Amino acid sequence: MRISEVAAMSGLTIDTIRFYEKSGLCPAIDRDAGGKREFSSEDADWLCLLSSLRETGMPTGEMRHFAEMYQVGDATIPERKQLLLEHSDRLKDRRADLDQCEQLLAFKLARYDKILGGK
Amino acid sequence: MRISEVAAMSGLTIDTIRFYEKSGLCPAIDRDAGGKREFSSEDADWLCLLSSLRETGMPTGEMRHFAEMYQVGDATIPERKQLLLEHSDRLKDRRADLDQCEQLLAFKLARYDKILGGK
DNA sequence: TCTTGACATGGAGTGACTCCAGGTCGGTAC
DNA sequence: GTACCGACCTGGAGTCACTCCATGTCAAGA
Repeated sequence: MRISEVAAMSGLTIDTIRFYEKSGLCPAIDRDAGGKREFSSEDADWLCLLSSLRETGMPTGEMRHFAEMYQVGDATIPERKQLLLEHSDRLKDRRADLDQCEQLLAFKLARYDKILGGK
Repeated sequence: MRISEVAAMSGLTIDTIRFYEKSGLCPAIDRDAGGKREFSSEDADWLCLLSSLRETGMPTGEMRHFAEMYQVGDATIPERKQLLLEHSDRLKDRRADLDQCEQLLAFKLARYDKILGGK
């Protein structure tokens, strides 16, 4: 796969994908004879996962750590599992933030409607 | 209220509060005789709202716009309402991102458990 | 009076992109 | 065969939203 295809399916921009490779957040991507990146479907899956993780607030340091453990092999699975479980907790926190913001917005909007309705 | 109290109740850091004031994301804060910021409860509420909005992904440009409209007065309420409604949509998107990530994590974790259990 | 702690300022540094200038390569159009 | 095009490449500068730091002020307690 070409970089533009992976960008389309992962939701990352082409620049972000190159940035992720350069900073070791994903395994190095193979190149074709002309020097262009040639993504395996495994690479593409990896970038989709990264996209989802960053969208939900995982710092890049953690993503890099995850990529490094992946390179090492199955021996790191317990550690990788731990990292994903911790991210799971982060999702809970984010959900709570969303809930709180939603309440606040509902309150504000109700006040606005009251002011507007009273006109 | 002092800046440290507002930081504690809003969840923003002291630095972030100063940064928000400097960049016009909140109305200018009154100072006491010694030049220290003296926050009204209205200021504190405002910063709590900002904290919640930024936590859920509102860009600072939008927050600034919101603050400017607030300064103008009640005439801007329809526009402010619109802005909050748009942020509400953003919350929906974020929730969808969380759901998707949760599914992905569940899938990954199940695979890890399978590998670990099969040992 | 001396020290401590909370505050102030301006400016440099950081994380995570994002954009740009300038260059290569493979394919179609003339 | 060469002119052009679009998609790719690289290195490096720019941006956004903080975050940290050096330095300084000031009120209050020992």
